[in-house]
Amino acid sequence: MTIKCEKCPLRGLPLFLEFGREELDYMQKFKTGEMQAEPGTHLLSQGERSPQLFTALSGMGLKYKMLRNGSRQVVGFVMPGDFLGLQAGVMGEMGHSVEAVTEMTLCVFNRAAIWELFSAHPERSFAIAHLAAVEEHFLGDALATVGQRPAYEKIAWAMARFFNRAKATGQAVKNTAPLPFRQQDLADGLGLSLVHTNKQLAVLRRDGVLSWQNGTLTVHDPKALERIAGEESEVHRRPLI
Amino acid sequence: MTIKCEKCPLRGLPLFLEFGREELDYMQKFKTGEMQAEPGTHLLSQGERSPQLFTALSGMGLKYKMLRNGSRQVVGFVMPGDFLGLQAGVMGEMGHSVEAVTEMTLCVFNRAAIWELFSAHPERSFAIAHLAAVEEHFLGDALATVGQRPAYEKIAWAMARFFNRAKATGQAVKNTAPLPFRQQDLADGLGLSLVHTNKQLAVLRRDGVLSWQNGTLTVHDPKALERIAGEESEVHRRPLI
DNA sequence: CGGAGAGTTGACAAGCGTCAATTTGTGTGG
DNA sequence: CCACACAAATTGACGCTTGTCAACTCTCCG
Repeated sequence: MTIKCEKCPLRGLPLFLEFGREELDYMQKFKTGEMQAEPGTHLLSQGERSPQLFTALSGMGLKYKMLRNGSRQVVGFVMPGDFLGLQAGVMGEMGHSVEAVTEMTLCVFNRAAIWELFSAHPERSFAIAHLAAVEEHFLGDALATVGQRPAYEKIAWAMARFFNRAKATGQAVKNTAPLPFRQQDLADGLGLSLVHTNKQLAVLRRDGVLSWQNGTLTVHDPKALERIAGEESEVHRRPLI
Repeated sequence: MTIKCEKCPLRGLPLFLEFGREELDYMQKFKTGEMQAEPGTHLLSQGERSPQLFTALSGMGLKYKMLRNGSRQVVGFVMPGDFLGLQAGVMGEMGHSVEAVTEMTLCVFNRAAIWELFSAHPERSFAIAHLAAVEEHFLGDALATVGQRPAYEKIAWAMARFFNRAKATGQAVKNTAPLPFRQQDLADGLGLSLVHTNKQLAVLRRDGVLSWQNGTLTVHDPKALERIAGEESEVHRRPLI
């Protein structure tokens, strides 16, 4: 029961760049299937060559690196529309692992086909480069936040990102959005300890900015959040693979 | 007096992937000129659309982002062979600035030509995606280092990177390599204060691991450096644009 | 000779990490 | 239905890594 790309629920969202009819047909061929992943499923593994690439259709996940000393750096939070496995696709080896946090639905592509895509469809290969650039842009922002800002602002930044992205993918309801991660995941993404993350979240709650309970983020004061986060609410449009 | 790509001094280095005759001819067309930049020259600016893309041929530079609070995050150290402006080329806007630190020689490409490159030469467009993935990989490592490791190891990590890259580009002489940056630049790249960076450098010196004076890095104990940095000395091969 | 930039060092403060105990929620088995 | 185990969130106490402030040195350059 795989969804046809034509009926892809993501395609119409303003977050994503347009998709021509011809490209649509091509992507349909490129797609080899669909996959359902349970929470905790390892989709891609750091240091390994994966035969499969994915696009997240629904659900959320985590990208992370394990360090020699046992600590973990979360390098990204997977949300619908994200393309997974680019590094394996072009470099042959993933720099990080990807794991499902909720149940996920994924488009599956064949790694071998990516080369064919480059030779056959320049517009699509440009889209892949575009996505890589978007990722580089994000990681630069993340590095700047982790490297230069205090914990209170780091958390606000991450929350603003979550909320804006959720709005862009239609997951937000009024001022709330699903956020199924653990505080530990956020802490590992921001270079903070779990305890300190928890305490700063409490401050944001006390300040009436936001609350995050039972997997749901609620933004009580969007203006304040934007100001603390230093983050514009506009999300850059990106291609969908 | 622009150098012909055929005689590019970088092309033969083992760091870079092979370059076919046909590709060589194509790149020669793609290249619109050469540029000499003095120390301090701004090559690309955060938030701006640049009409030109570069490949660094010689010299070194800095990639950085400025934050609202006035602090600066260095997101990369430019060394020979690096391709600059990918974000402007495919996203239309740079996420960071690039500035020359020493005198630099750069290959200059036309931004408009990049689209033509994608349609005309799949192998080269794949190389661009490859470079983007290499950059993503690096930023992931940097984020993990900045987020999870103590200052002593951060500095060792950065120094190991510098030294390995210098060896790969033939800039290293025995156990020394040119390193023309300021301590402030390193500090801004690792999320540390200048003072603390200086003190930890002194510890590395006292421990007999390395010294860094007058723009020259000397590695006295490569084994120890590799162990502290947690960094393999092998550098991934990459395309040259 | 004076000033600016870079590096160095010490004293002190603070943001954040670690340890530990408690609470809450959820699922499992008796 | 309760007892129990387990994961996650929460809170307080304490300490250490790191930041800030400040003074001094050295070099380069006008």
